[in-house]
Amino acid sequence: MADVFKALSDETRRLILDELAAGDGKTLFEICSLLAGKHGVGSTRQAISQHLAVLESAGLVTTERRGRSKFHFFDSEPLAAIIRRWPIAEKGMP
Amino acid sequence: MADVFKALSDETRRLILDELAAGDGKTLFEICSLLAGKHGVGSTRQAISQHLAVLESAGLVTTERRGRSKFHFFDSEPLAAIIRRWPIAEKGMP
DNA sequence: TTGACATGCAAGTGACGGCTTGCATATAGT
DNA sequence: ACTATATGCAAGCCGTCACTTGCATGTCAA
Repeated sequence: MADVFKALSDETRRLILDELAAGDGKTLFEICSLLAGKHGVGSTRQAISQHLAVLESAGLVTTERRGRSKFHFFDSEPLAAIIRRWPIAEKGMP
Repeated sequence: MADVFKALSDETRRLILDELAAGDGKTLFEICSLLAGKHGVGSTRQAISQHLAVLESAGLVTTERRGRSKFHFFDSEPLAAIIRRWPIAEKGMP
């Protein structure tokens, strides 16, 4: 569980999760392009690769190799574990 | 939103949240005792105080002064913001 | 007021994290 | 085989973070 929060404590990694949640099966280069274009992230490809590795070892991202490409998928199960640990108070609706 | 994950990326702070979620309105010394007793946390009082400050500035903990004591309360709203950002997949039940 | 209790502030240290740089590996196409 | 494509590995730099130490502030009771 520690890995999940460590992974999510970085803004770039949260943006990556946003992109994967908006449409799975993206490759490393696609993510680099999306981050640079839509969010102005200027990191290099290696930096993004390391971010993806962190997300994967936290269980937030699963991967699948096809040929020379590696596709990344968002997995929400670790987030479900969070809301299982601490109760979420109901929003009062008057 | 960044502050929330930064705050939760530390194990001691997560344990503090556990204690507050299990029963609100605890004081600094109470939390120190609980962490030392139940979880074997050997940090000093000042360390715990700094942790509480981080949790408070992240919105996960609210405080209320009464006399010379300061009581801490768990607030789950930032966690609700997390599950609003990323969709949680339904558990498959065949 | 004096003393004991509960918390706050600030500087210094050691370690971890994110980023870059450079090279290496593997696959697809011609 | 050769080249371009797509990713992987490793070392190094620099900033941030958690923790400690020491002193200061504020509050209640006698």
